[in-house]
Amino acid sequence: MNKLRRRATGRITLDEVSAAAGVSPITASRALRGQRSVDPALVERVREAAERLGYVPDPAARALASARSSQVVVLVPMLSNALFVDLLEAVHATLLPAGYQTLIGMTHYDPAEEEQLLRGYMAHRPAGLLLTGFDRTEGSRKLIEASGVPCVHMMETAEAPGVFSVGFSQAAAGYAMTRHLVERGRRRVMFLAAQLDPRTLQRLQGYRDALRGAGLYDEALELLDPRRSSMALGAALFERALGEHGDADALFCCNDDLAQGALLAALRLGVSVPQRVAVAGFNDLAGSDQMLPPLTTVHTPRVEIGQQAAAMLLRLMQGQEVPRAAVDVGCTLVVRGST
Amino acid sequence: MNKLRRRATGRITLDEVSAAAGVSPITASRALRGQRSVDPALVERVREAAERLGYVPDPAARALASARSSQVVVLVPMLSNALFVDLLEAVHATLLPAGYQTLIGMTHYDPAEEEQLLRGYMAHRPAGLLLTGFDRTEGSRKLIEASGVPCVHMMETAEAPGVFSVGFSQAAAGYAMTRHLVERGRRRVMFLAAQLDPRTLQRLQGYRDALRGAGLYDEALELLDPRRSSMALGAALFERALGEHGDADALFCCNDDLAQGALLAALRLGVSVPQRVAVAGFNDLAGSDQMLPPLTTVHTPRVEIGQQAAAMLLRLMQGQEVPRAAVDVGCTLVVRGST
DNA sequence: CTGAAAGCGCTTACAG
DNA sequence: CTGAAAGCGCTTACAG
Repeated sequence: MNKLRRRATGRITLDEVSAAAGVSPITASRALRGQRSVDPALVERVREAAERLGYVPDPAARALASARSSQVVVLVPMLSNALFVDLLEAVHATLLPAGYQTLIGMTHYDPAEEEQLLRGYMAHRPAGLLLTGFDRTEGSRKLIEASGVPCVHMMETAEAPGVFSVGFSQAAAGYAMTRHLVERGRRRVMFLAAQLDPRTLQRLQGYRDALRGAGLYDEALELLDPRRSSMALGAALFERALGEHGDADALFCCNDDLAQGALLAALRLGVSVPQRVAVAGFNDLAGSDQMLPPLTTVHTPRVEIGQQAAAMLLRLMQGQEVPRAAVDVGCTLVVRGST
Repeated sequence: MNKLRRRATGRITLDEVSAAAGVSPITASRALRGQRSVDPALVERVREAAERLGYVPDPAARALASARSSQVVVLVPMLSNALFVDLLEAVHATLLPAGYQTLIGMTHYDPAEEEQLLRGYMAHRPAGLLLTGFDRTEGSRKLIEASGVPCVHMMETAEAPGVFSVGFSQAAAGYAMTRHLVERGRRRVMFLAAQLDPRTLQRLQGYRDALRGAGLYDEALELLDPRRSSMALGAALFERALGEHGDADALFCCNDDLAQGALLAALRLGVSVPQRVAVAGFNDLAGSDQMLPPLTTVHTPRVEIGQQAAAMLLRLMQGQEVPRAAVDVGCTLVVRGST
């Protein structure tokens, strides 16, 4: 009477649920996914049976049959920059309740490494892609396009057909901070940067535009160091900046950890901030409000970016329309005591 | 002549590889996995064919057929504590080259939340589990045991049959730091703690043992705050500590972010460290060496823990023996200027 | 050392 | 709105 073989694995299957509900497996499958038009009464019966039996769908079987998994690949440069930790947490918190898992990868700011990660992860038939910025190889671009997997870019925005993004203008933010310093009467504003990734260079562009507009630009005031950003490097750059440019009256650091290191170096060397020199940061990371003096910085809305990018991807993965393909969430100048 | 149907998906399959190599799919499968005894000449032929065709195994099909995926579930309390970021990066870097992906989850220090995550992730048939500490629900324990999935615990160690762990003694570390303070002549040593998770409480135990041993223990000197650890909280606890205990001459903070906040508060309030009061931290996080004065702390080897735990899990997943089930990697007292 | 058969648990068209 | 059939791409015993 019962055509159900007990599976060797002991796992409760869709077959058992559908039998318990007195429908076919296909109907049970559709009912459980809330998909297509299924008689509401049957949906209820199937739901009840699944609940009662403790049925949990098998992601592997689902992925194999549908050629799409429930996993979203999220690629960020690195986790040692707290910015990306916040971004990742927000993405994760948005995706998990919707039934998607997060497969994270770290590119170390290297497009070739990103392509390699992408190539490996694509075999998993991800349901979606969340990438940082737009700096990637031609190979990555083709891989993504050929796969047809929905993709949303984070941190920067771009207006282009078929390109989805959530971020803000790094250049505008760099411009705004520089203007703030100029408006406070600073005339020799230095730019201290590390890593020199694309977004840092965009901020630099904003800095240049602002200083040029004010007739204060001087290439010598740019201190660009390709090494990884850290408080220790910030301290070193601070010393070098004041050593090489005794007349510098403001230091715009491309990331808060550099700025925090600079502030501590100032304390150590007895250089008064902001009297002798103003110090500004970027991102508003943990601890910046605790510094002495508290750090003026740009608060970047990474939590909102993570949430909105994930929400946008969710819509794309479900085949829904997205109201705006490029969402600029803006950012905020936070003026504290250091400028 | 060619019995190969072209798959609708266009994906290169094992069937095509085996046909190209002139062997059966099973042999091709075994050859590619480097498993069982297969004629070396055949292995070579299969490898070559796979390479030439650009074959990439399908993880979903593999998981479905073998009832085990190539994913490792890693559960940590939260990423806003930089400690766990380092741990996670090390785990990830060890697992990825070995062909395993990382599925991360954040428990927020809540065993019930951990159980829920575990329940959800178990449906993915993970190949292995990497968990933080030993504080979990009975339900989680049963779930893990019933699944038969290899599991390694990180951060703490425990000697028990069938239990695998890589970590260090939090109590011993707490004891060592407290002894250091006592040996420097401190008599009123306070313990400032946040979060109050199990490992923090173990450090507290070490602190108590050391002070009791020296005849200096006073319950009133423990400032325990269940809120999340942060620099801002450290600053607040610093003020409260000195306000309530004017005679305190040392503050042992359970995490570096608290200690960094305390150090900055001291600067702000004009309290000289270490003359008036010594300040010690725990974990040796980024920036602690940049503080003013540089922070004395315990360097916890989270990178080694992540690497070794992942390496141990790799052995377990491959059915190999593990030399030692409980590995204590120790930790190091780092004496800087603050004590 | 190698292979034919069966199965893992689900979903996709295709019918009705 | 519902279902029978076929298939997704691999691996597990079981033989030989």
